[in-house]
Amino acid sequence: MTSHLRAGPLRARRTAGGKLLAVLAAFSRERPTLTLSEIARTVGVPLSTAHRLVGELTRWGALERDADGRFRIGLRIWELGALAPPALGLREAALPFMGDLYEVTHQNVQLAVRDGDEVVFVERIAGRDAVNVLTQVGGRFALPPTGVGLVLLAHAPAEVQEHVLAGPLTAYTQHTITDARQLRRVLAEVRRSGMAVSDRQVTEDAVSVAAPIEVRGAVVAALSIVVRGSSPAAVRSYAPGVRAAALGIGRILASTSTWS
Amino acid sequence: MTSHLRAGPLRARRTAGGKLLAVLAAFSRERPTLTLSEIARTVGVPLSTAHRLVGELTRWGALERDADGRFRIGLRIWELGALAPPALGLREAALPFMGDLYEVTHQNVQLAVRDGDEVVFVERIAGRDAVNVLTQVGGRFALPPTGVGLVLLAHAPAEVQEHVLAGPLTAYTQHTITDARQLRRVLAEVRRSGMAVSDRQVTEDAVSVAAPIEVRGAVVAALSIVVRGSSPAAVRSYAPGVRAAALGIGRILASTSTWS
DNA sequence: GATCTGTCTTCCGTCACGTGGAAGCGCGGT
DNA sequence: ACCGCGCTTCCACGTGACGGAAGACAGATC
Repeated sequence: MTSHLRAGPLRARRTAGGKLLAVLAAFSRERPTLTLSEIARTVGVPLSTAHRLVGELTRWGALERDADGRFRIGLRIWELGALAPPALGLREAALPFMGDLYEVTHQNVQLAVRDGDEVVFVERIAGRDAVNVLTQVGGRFALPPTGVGLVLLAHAPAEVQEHVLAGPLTAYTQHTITDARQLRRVLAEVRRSGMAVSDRQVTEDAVSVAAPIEVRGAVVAALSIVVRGSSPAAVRSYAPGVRAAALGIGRILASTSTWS
Repeated sequence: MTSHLRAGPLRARRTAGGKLLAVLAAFSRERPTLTLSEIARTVGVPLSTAHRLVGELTRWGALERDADGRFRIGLRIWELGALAPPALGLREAALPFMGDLYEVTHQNVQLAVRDGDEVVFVERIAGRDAVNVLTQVGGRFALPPTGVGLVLLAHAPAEVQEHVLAGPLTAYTQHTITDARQLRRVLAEVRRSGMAVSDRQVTEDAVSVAAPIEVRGAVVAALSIVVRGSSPAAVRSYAPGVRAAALGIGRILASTSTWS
């Protein structure tokens, strides 16, 4: 096979050709709606060009225009997204288990996959009140400090692990592990025990337990429970539940459709 | 404003320009993964062209290539989709309420929006067992026979209603309403009562109650409970719960971010 | 009312860049 | 050895994307 088309584990590349894609890339979690001028400025093309590009995308359904004349990502893209690996199978398989976990614990339940050297949050169940701005569905975060990230990193290809361990490890709190040597030990422990605990590494008041979701030996995602303002010991008691759910999800995935 | 760029209520159009988009359009719920040749055939371009297009999309993250060499929609598209109206706000606001509804009823709970003359299912909560193939997240269906569709159609712009009423009304079961005059009466009743009941109109064993989700007077989505193999009367008892949840969701939407 | 500043829209001549034919590679079947 | 199939790379050609320019429109400021 040995293809140039493989999306390498280490993301990002030159903008290449299609300006259509550049227009789509202008939208982000921070700026989910844009005006035509904003798009033109962000992409770096003249207004007339942006106008044509946006027109094409809008006709196709990739973008929508709301009443104020602002553009946003359209339904068509959302529908396509429903065909991507996170949504197709993984989400469907995981939701019931996540629901059960939530019913029992009434804590945040998270489902995430790895993309390059980042976690991407695929699903989250939380109470009506628990407004957790840090992790949003579709959001990204660095791998090392999060519970799911530790699990995903521990089972990532060696080349990814080395890249993360080599790069600077950002400290989000006092407790964030920033020493590569120590992180390496933690990852080994995660592999050994089959679970990870992130103790206030992301924010001062959040502790999480995470377990890998495996299908035929390969870790494809991670599941976690996040508790705010609790002791690591108490949180650790959730571990068996999380692991059981992760196991169940893996079993469903393996039995259903194709999962690389 | 009066723009050509407005995505009209009545979907579909000429394929226009960008072949990149045509490649993305080749993926569907029925065929979520494709080989390069399949893409070339579907789009109707020579293999070399498809190769370049797919390469561009893959580099960007819009497509991914799995171990077998087959292509699928990539994480990047899924992330963008998380910025679309269904996911951004609506989903977040609705999930807790849907979870509550499910906890109480243990029946299928559905969230849907309208796109042109079709329903698009945005979210669904179902038990681990209830495998309902007919409605999948990201899936589409005709408006008239479904509960959510009746609600959305009843509150759609007159031009959409006329278009649907004029077009042929497909009969999915013996009970599907296919008479325009009768459908018109039902829609009026839906508007009056603030809820819709679809009695075995989609399949012989499914009945659903649906309620509109309104924000500042505009119906932006619909919520429903679907019950299999039950009498309409029994199902109707769920109506207050559904309506209360829909009301709650609308309130959240109105209070939070911008909702056209 | 005049002017300015910002937004969006349309038009059209030029030339980069996407296009697709052709050739080559690797594999599995006969 | 031969063929068929799917994939990859290369490159000369000609089309369709690009963006400058001009103008419509709305809101603010004087």
